[in-house]
Amino acid sequence: MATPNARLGAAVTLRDVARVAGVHPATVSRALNEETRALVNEETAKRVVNAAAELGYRPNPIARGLKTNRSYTIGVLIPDLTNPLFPPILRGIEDHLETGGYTPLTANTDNDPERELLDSQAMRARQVDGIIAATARRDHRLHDALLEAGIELVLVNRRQPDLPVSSATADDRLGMRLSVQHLVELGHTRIAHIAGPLDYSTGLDRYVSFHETMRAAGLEPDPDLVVVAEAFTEAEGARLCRQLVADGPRFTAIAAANDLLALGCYDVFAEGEVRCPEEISVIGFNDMPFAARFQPPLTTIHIPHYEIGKSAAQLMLERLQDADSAPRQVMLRPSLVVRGSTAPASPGGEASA
Amino acid sequence: MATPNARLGAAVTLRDVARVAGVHPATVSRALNEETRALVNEETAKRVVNAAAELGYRPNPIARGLKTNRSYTIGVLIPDLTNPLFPPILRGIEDHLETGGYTPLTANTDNDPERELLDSQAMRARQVDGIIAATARRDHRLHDALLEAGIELVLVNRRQPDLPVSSATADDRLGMRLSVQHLVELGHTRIAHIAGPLDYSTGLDRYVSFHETMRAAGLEPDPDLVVVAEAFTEAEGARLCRQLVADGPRFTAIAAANDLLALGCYDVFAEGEVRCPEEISVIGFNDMPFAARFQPPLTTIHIPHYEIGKSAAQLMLERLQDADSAPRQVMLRPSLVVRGSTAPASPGGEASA
DNA sequence: ATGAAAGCGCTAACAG
DNA sequence: CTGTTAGCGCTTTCAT
Repeated sequence: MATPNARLGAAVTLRDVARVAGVHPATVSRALNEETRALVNEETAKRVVNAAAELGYRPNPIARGLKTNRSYTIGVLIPDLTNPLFPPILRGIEDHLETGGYTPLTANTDNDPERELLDSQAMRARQVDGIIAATARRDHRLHDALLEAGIELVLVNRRQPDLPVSSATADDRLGMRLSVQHLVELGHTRIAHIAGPLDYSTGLDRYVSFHETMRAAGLEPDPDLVVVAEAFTEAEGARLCRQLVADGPRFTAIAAANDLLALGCYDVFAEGEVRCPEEISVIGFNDMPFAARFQPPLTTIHIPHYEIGKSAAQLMLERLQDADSAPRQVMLRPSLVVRGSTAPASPGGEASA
Repeated sequence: MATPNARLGAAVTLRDVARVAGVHPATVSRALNEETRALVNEETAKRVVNAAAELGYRPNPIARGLKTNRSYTIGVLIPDLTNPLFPPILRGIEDHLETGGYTPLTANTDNDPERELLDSQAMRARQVDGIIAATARRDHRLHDALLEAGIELVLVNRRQPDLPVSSATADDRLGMRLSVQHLVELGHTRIAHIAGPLDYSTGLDRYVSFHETMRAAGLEPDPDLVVVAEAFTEAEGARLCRQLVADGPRFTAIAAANDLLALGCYDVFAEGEVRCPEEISVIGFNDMPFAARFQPPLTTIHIPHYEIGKSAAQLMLERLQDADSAPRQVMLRPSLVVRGSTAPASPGGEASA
């Protein structure tokens, strides 16, 4: 009854600690805060720390945030958690953010730019100190809005070379180079490309690199063999592969801009009784979980997603510590993983109309 | 310069809206808040709403939380985002929480009880109104700690029948019944079970149901054919399957407690050149993404994970609206999905030592 | 080195 | 129905 603070329910506040330590609340604040500890007598500080420990005081970040406009929270905008691409990125972000005392606050935008803006505003209202976005199309609205609000932005898995913003991605051009070179080494010359949406840096970079690499190998890309998906989905992969097989000229291999697109091809092969890789080779991109379990096991480009997430968090931490630091664009190395969906080109085994 | 509110940087506050609408801030608060809207003149309310829209006002949940002691944030504790089980659950939680104006704050615990407690404390410091946990082993510590702090707890994908706590799970017993019955209908009589860890309700319920269903079918489970995994992983599945194949008596089918365990079996079959499903049938549990793409396509029990997440969020919302509401244990219906990893028992095709 | 006072943006009595 | 006042828990001038 006389105890200064009931242990049940009501949280211990700064004032409770002050009362017990016999000092003013402001002093407690100073004593408990790393950066202001120096301002207070060592003796007093010790007394305060003890009192705090004794009472089990936990600072209320909400109240602190209201005052300081910092929340030690980083918003993370991703299109869809359910896309196997993102969980490892997210874990990389979370694990590394933690080392800096930050907590991620995640939202799924389903790639809807409106929702992206809305979510970023909600995050802004929650006083996030920065936003890591995996969603940015080549669209500057988010960047502009955040810049205006003074919120740090780091891109993950997307680049925006025309903007002064940090990003952590794979080296997508190198990745597609690896992909095409693998096919070329297998003897393929008529190679199709199912590109991702070109308003994503991933889609565009891989598309550009496909063309560059083909030409470098002395192979002129056939425009009829290059099709562009509207989304990185199995359905789009199937739609475009069907089109390729139906009305396209002959080809013996497909370089898909990601694994889901490649999986869509599998469906079309099953329908048309095309044997993969005997008749048509397919290579994906990303090395999604369980890609080795597919039928056939998917040859693809491995991307270090966890490390990409980690790098993004690191870039964010850098910016937060020094807002004047120049934005950096980190690119991680992809690698080729050969499995069962690619094979040497067999002269006879081509798909036709 | 003379504009009431600079468009740059500084967020729009209640006061700004009040100024534009020509009313008192408190009136704005009332007009904008669902529950108090009735207290204000319809005309005025409309004016306020317009002003708010015009200025792009977004309430600051931090400030509100400080006043109301509610953060409109729900902590979500999961073992590992990277396990394909959890993303759909999380999306279900997030999507439904949103309808109530709540935001999830997620942390991965890697199934470490220490970390689970730590994370829950950090969440408590952030004033979460409740915690949805997918991690609870049959361990009461988390529950007790939260109870003491007055934080609501809802379990997802785990039950704790001995505790008065709400939970959203699949009906695991029914699921395993479906699994075993499928095998029995296919003519299998020597059926092995790779159980999950028995200190998880999912592991235990499926284990119990395996035995019940076998007996109900007039088949006495052979103890040598029932093995218990230490984790729901491919590696454990492989380890136990190897053991089963090596030293066990003959059997023609395996009911695995989840898909990852079943996938581990695939590896052993590949090593030993056992044909699946011709020689041994395998059935999984969960219907993880892309299960249909595996080689062979995995017969399994479909679990509505998204809906489970949604239900968990709903239960949380219920508790938050009425703390006296009795805890409920929601169970969602699983269903059998027959694909290519199960086939009729062929008398000759048994595995042996 | 510490106390006093103000205020972050919002909501909840209490008046009127 | 609406304005006034106070205060959530904390940090941060400004005095002393």
